[in-house]
Amino acid sequence: MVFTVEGTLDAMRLKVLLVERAGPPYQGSWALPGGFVHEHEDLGQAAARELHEETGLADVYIEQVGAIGTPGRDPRGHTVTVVYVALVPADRHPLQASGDAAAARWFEIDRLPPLAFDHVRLLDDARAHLRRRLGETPVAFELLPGAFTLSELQSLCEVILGRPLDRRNFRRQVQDAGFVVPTKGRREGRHRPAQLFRFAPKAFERYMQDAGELPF
Amino acid sequence: MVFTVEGTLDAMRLKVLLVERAGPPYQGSWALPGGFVHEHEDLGQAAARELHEETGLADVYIEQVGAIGTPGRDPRGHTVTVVYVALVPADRHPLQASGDAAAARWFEIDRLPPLAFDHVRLLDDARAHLRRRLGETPVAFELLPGAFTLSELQSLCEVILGRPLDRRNFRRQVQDAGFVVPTKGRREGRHRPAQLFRFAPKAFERYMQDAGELPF
DNA sequence: TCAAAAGTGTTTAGTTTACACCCATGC
DNA sequence: GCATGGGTGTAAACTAAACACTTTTGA
Repeated sequence: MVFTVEGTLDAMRLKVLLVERAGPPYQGSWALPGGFVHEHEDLGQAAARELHEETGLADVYIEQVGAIGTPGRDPRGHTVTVVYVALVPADRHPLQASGDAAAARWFEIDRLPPLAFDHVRLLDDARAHLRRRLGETPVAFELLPGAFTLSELQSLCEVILGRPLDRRNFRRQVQDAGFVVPTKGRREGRHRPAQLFRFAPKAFERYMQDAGELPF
Repeated sequence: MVFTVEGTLDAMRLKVLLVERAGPPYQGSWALPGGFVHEHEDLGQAAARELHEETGLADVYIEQVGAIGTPGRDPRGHTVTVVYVALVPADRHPLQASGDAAAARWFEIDRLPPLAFDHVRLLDDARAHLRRRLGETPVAFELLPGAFTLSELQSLCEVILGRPLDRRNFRRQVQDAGFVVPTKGRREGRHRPAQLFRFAPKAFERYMQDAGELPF
């Protein structure tokens, strides 16, 4: 299951990638991309491969959510699904449907078509996972482009957490934490330009060592 | 993978259940109990069934940790393992080896024999999972008997977290939280008797609603 | 000059931490 | 009466929350 974000600031929306199923079951329905693990293939590799085959996306961050094997969830027989989330940066998500997929499209997470199988449930699980992980791992920076403004980071956190954050407190905490560093660039728009930052993974490790959790 | 605790107070130790493998591969080695999912069986049910078959334990709390499918981890071929942890209360853990297991025994988590397959790694993952979950779900109360003293609860938390907690702060926080309620009983020993408490699941739900996480 | 977002500190309330002594029981 | 763990409160440090105005740019 692939997430990305789009839009800037208060208009930022979390999006999920769906594919239109080319064959039965649920032919023509929208579904989460996925497929079967090959012999002698690691689970994470399989997730990445299926994603690439169905959508053209490569080289993305993936993380396991969990496994589900409730009988009856797939009309083809008893299957076990291992759910992964992949996060792709806001600035590049070219899509190219192929393989089992007739089409691939980003959907806003709050405006979804009916989904095949039990994919609504998987999606709910994944969102909850993402919300928990936001404070424990640098997932936010996997969704942002390499350079981002603090407003963008904040807006992203708000979308994932589903609640507003105080701007001044957020900026202070994030900057004090030291794992975002200012770059030379600025984001221009039809308003005052904003300082661009990048994520510093090494400083992040150090911070997590003794802080334990992220400030948001 | 089944955990329990044994001993009281500062002597409290976390224990894990291992089975001695009755057949190849790794015949005679100690391993985590487990087996294969049956057709039309839910993953959680399968974990509970295997546990019951191999050790006689029934009706325990289980929770999924995750799935692992690295090629080469099982000499019999490419398998995917879905790891579950089960927690059994300190006061009753009768064991009876059978099925694939020649013997079943509790081991202190810091004094383990060599393990079959990649089970050392699975165990590490499960401990980390437990540590994270301690603050999010009432796992602690699945490990304690129905009635417990605050010192026992504290000692358990310390074992899982791997660090000491301040007694007075711990007691205040837990009692203020309101999801442990005193019972009539007292735990007697060769010292001052301690008040027994029980866990109040309903109050726990209410507490989590607006607190978000446990005080420890 | 207006709209839109960027940027900036301080005060207050709440939470977390550190800490030491008396109590009840069994032996 | 002594050893063992049970039980209790307060002050200080820190962290989190609330809050409003000025700045810079493009249109």
